Amino acid sequence: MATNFDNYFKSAFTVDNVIFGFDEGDLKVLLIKRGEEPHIGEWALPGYFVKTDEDLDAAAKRVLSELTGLTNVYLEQVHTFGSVNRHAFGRVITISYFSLIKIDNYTIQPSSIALQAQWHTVNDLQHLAFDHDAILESCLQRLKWLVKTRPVGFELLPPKFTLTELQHLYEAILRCPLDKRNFRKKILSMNLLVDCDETQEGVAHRPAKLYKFDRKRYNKLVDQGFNFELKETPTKKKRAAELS
Amino acid sequence: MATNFDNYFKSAFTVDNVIFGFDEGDLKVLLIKRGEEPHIGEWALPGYFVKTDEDLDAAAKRVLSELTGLTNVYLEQVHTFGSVNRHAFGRVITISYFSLIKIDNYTIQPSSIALQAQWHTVNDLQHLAFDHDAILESCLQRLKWLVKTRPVGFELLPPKFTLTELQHLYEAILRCPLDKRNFRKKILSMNLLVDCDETQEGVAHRPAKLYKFDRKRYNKLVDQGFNFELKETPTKKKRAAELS
DNA sequence: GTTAGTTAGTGCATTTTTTACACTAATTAC
DNA sequence: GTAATTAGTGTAAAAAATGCACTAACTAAC
Repeated sequence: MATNFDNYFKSAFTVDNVIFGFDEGDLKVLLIKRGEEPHIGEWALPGYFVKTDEDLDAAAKRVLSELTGLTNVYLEQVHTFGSVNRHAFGRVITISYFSLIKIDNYTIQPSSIALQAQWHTVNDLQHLAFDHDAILESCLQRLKWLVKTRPVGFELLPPKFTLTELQHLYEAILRCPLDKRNFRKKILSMNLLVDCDETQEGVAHRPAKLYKFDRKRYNKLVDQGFNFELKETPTKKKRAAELS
Repeated sequence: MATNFDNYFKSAFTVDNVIFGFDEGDLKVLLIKRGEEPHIGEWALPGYFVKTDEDLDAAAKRVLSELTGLTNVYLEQVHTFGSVNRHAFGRVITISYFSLIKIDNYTIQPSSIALQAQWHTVNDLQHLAFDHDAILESCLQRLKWLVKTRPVGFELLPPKFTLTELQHLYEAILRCPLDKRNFRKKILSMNLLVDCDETQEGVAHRPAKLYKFDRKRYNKLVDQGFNFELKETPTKKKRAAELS
């Protein structure tokens, strides 16, 4: 084993952010068009080098902000990718972070090495730069798990939403149809939603009630041992759909 | 943003392995006594620098083998720790890996910078070198989750084991008592265990039946959509215990 | 203002799963 | 053979999950 440590201190690391949003029934991810080598001109996750005197979490926030203008976004580490040849400039491993945001609350402002920053529908993506396809995929898995075990779906919806919107969100992420009555029963029985006493406006059909997520109540329940849990329900319909 | 990339290529990364075992009813973790600065003489997770031309997973395996003599161990990445000042020699982030092994199957052979390599009871640990306390803790969380969602408990037991041993394993990891009858019913109903038609020997009481885990059957069931799932069952007894 | 179109919203019966709980069986040590 | 120790077992009650189809409220078009 080497005793000259200098040889080890020749690597770099980056952070890559996988920011999910939800719009028009589709799960979206925020991508930038790169204005710098390597992979110039390609679509990629918003990421960049971590400074040598900067914590990883802080770097993820800074980089996201510099490339897309997004600030005050909660980021969570997911996985580290470190294949030897994943970067053309040398040994660069990357730590991926992910987040869920309400698209409407933020204005995307590409800058720095980002020529553009845009929401892309996850189901309809081209190949991304570097190994970002794999990074995105691992974050999708994380999202799927998270949405079943924590009430994070609300992060992707406007503050006031209908139960149908919420159901569609879950269906988009879990990629399986859910039974309307059972979904509503389950969600409402958790007592995490507050009826806003308002209804949708401007729709050409019976307007739905609006609800909001009661975070205080959730925190209280968690303290009491409550565990948010939602199963994928592989209903008959689902199995039938899978066969076709 | 810097355009001179050289500044970024001055960091190093290490891997740290959290190897769990189970013995005499206790969850154990494999530690080394360090024979190199920094933190010379302290107990630490078996970890070392990743070579610049080496994949992370491969590095984890190599380092584990060099320090403890363990080979052929399945390792899984858990989390990356990267506080600016976590290492005295410069900017060093570390990627943690974890594994479950059957203690009896392996001989520990400390070498390289490891003065000693020993199993330590998790519940009874001193402070570890670097930020290894936090790394261990995050792996314990991972283990807790894994044990509930995958049949990995068997990795920690000898090939043939009794249901009581299995239950004690779960209780040690989940840190909660389980109901004997319900535990057995649940486990047996999954049809993942094969009765070996043998019983314990050398015990001063009614000998228990031995079972082994049927991995083929598990894989087959998974293909059919089976999902291993075991809940923490906060029984009355547990709540009572928590109050005291 | 009647009709067609669209989505919202609701209940119940059945099945499955979970829970709580206490005694008998088999063995060894003395 | 008696005491000590752990293995092993069943059931009833409660809770949760499942499958399923109609009515309600609103708009748009005529």
